[in-house]
Amino acid sequence: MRQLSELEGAVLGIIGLEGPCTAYAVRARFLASPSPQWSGSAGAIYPLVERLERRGLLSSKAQKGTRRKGRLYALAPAGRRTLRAWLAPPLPGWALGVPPDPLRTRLGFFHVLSPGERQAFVQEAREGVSLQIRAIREDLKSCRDAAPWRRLVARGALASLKARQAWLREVAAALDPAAGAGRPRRRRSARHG
Amino acid sequence: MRQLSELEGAVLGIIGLEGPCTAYAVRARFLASPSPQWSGSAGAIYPLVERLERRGLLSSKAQKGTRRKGRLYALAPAGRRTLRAWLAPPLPGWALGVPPDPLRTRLGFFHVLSPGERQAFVQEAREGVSLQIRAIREDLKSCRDAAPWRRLVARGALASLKARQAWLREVAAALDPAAGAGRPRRRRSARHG
DNA sequence: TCCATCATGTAAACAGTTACATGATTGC
DNA sequence: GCAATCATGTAACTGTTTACATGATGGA
Repeated sequence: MRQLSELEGAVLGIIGLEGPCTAYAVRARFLASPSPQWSGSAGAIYPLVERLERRGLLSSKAQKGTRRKGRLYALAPAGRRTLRAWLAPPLPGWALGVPPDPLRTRLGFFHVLSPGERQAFVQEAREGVSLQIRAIREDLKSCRDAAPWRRLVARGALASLKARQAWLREVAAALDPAAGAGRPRRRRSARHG
Repeated sequence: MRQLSELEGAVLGIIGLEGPCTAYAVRARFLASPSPQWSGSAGAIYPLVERLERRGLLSSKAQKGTRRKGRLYALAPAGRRTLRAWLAPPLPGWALGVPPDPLRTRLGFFHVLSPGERQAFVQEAREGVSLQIRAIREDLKSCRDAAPWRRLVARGALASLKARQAWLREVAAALDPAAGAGRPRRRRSARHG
């Protein structure tokens, strides 16, 4: 009984949520997710559900009313047990650790950039994060009456983005103490344009 | 000229920071990092630096004053250029997206847990995150006079953990409106112990 | 009927983990 | 000189991406 990977756990969870569904439907969920963590590539999902079925965690039956060959997968009893074990305490220690952040990673190597490039980096990051925040806010509006956790998940995403935004403001201030306090500025060349 | 992966970029960056150093020294950095993103496994690092050297991004020379066979790697000119291209704007879009969070992922599937398990999950998560926060605070103290970005990197990690903490408080409140407002409680059974 | 796109995969290449192996160095 | 651990890998396995292939379906 090996430990599930994040992707395996998420697939079991989605099938548990959606009821019997095809691998394609699972994929569609990942593709629709705003998180870049989930690529939803076919080469990942199709072999994965087959694996889970061979392990006895999923059961499947043919779709009817269509000539498509894809099958409908559902949680087998062992699958439900495994899913519960995957997400209930005790939590794996690494899940509580510092979440990865490619911007933070890059900041550690700022010494190779020129001051101008550094400013451009932070500028672009702040604008991009603001866009993301707006997208998640839309998402939040759209799930006003969705499942109870759906909303909290979206609020978690929002919270992490806002923390990043505040941190980037701090970085900007450190790069240029005189100017970093406000909203992200347009680039200098555009200031009088 | 393929795009660098996160790990490749980070390795180039570290070698740029440390000056000529062995693969082992690079590994040691990853192993010392508080982020679980960087496993620093030997099987990842050694082949990686060889690959980077074959691509002309690293140069190497033998160590002297020792009989060890590991070599000292340094950034080749092409490596420095590639590193700059990797971290300077334009940033890859996914780097600005919602950072992955295994707790958030799991919350999406809370429907399979009992109310008690949900509370235990959140309780344990809050305690674990608090511990992590304390560890990062220590880290911050220890880099009072380190490189200028080192401190901002640590503050970024701290910011993301604190955002998670606040979000978990919100989740706790949603699970149990009467009790979620304060600091994480001890488990019920221990309240009078 | 034909085209777009939906749905379902597969194969090759690659990266990363785990587990093992082994020589070098240091401390006692 | 011996043990511990530092340093340097390697091999097998597994999972994921990329890129391709192809049949089904629905709309013009």
